[in-house]
Amino acid sequence: MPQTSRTNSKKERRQENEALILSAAEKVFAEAGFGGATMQLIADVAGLPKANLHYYFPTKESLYRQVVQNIFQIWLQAADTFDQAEGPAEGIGAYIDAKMEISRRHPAGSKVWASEVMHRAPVIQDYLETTLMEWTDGRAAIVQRWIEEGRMAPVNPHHLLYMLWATTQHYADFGHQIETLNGGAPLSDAQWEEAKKSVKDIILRGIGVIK
Amino acid sequence: MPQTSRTNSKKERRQENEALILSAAEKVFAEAGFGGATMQLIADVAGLPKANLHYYFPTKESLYRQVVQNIFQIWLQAADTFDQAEGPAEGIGAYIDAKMEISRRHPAGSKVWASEVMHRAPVIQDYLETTLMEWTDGRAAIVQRWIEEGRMAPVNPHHLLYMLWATTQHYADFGHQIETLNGGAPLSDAQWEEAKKSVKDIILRGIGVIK
DNA sequence: GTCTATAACTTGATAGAC
DNA sequence: GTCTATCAAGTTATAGAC
Repeated sequence: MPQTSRTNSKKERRQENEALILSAAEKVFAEAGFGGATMQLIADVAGLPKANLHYYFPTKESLYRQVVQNIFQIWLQAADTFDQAEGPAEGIGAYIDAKMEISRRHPAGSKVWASEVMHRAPVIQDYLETTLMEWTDGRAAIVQRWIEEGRMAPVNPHHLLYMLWATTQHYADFGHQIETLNGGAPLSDAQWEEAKKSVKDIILRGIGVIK
Repeated sequence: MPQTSRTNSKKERRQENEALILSAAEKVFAEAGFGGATMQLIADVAGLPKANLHYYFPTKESLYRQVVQNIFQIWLQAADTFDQAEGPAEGIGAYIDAKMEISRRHPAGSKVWASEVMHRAPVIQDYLETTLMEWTDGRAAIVQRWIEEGRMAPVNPHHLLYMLWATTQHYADFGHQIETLNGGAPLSDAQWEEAKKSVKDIILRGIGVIK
């Protein structure tokens, strides 16, 4: 069945090229912003002719939208650690670890998200209003329950979540500033561990689950 | 002396127009990013013909640079609260208050700075390496002294500073996200107070200066 | 100092050969 | 499916009248 075989081959080729383009686009959008990024530069980074980008993604905005959606999915998965925990020390501690790891492994994605939100979320406002809102309210309810059970200090759950996002994503979004203040060198393995430990220590002590 | 008088008048006019342009530019750069902002839009917001912008600021980049420098100065002034304090509870508490107030009053400036740093600080890298580095090391030394005097928990001073920046600036940079999660309404006066209190409670308890 | 008109350039997107 | 050549639109910046 040559046709089926060729179809599969085409699908694979398509997936490979799409992944290649998405990876290049994430990098370029992160470094230049949506307005500053050019399809030509994304094509160069991906190693493809510019016209091919338009073959896979009809417009610059459709490509950008896919990049933002991918990041959002990665963050949602980090929430699993939150849900499966038996208590605040384990749940929030693991969530910080997971978010810090994402900041280290996907700094470009975090920056694209930050840029999108800073510009009033022109492309993903619907996600903020639906998926993110539900996620946030759900996790705030878990925190509230822990508080009522006397397992952590009575803090405002929403502001705690904002602090978790702000602190962990700062290591991706402001990574260049941190790197500069670190003498121009990226954080080493040991320094990343120190960062994780510092964030967890202050926050977990701040919500009264460690002494 | 008509010439002197006219010169003063010109100076005043110049200062007024420059301030007008800078204010409009801050807003537009914050909402669209450097690449997405256009001189035409800045001119429209300022209520001036586009050519006048080029009369006061020769290039788009020179205008942008001035906007970023202004923000940096505002933040440096917030450091005074840090220095004049007698101990960590007062110093860090007042610093959080000051930074939160700036996030509320100058959200556009904070966003421009965030965007600049995220894009690897192409315009103000020299400030990061000199002024900001010196400021950071100086404040880290103060924190270190407080720790050695047993007045606060032994946390990494740099990571504490990063947390202070991240948490306070989050309310400006991600203000749109917070507003959306708040049901689409900006934080009220009471909610801003709640935010300040939440941040201070968790961090001050986290560094062991309140119970 | 101000403003209109335009030059010089870059960009996103597409047509059409292969 | 791929790629070269090119268009149409929009941008920064400036020339030159007032």
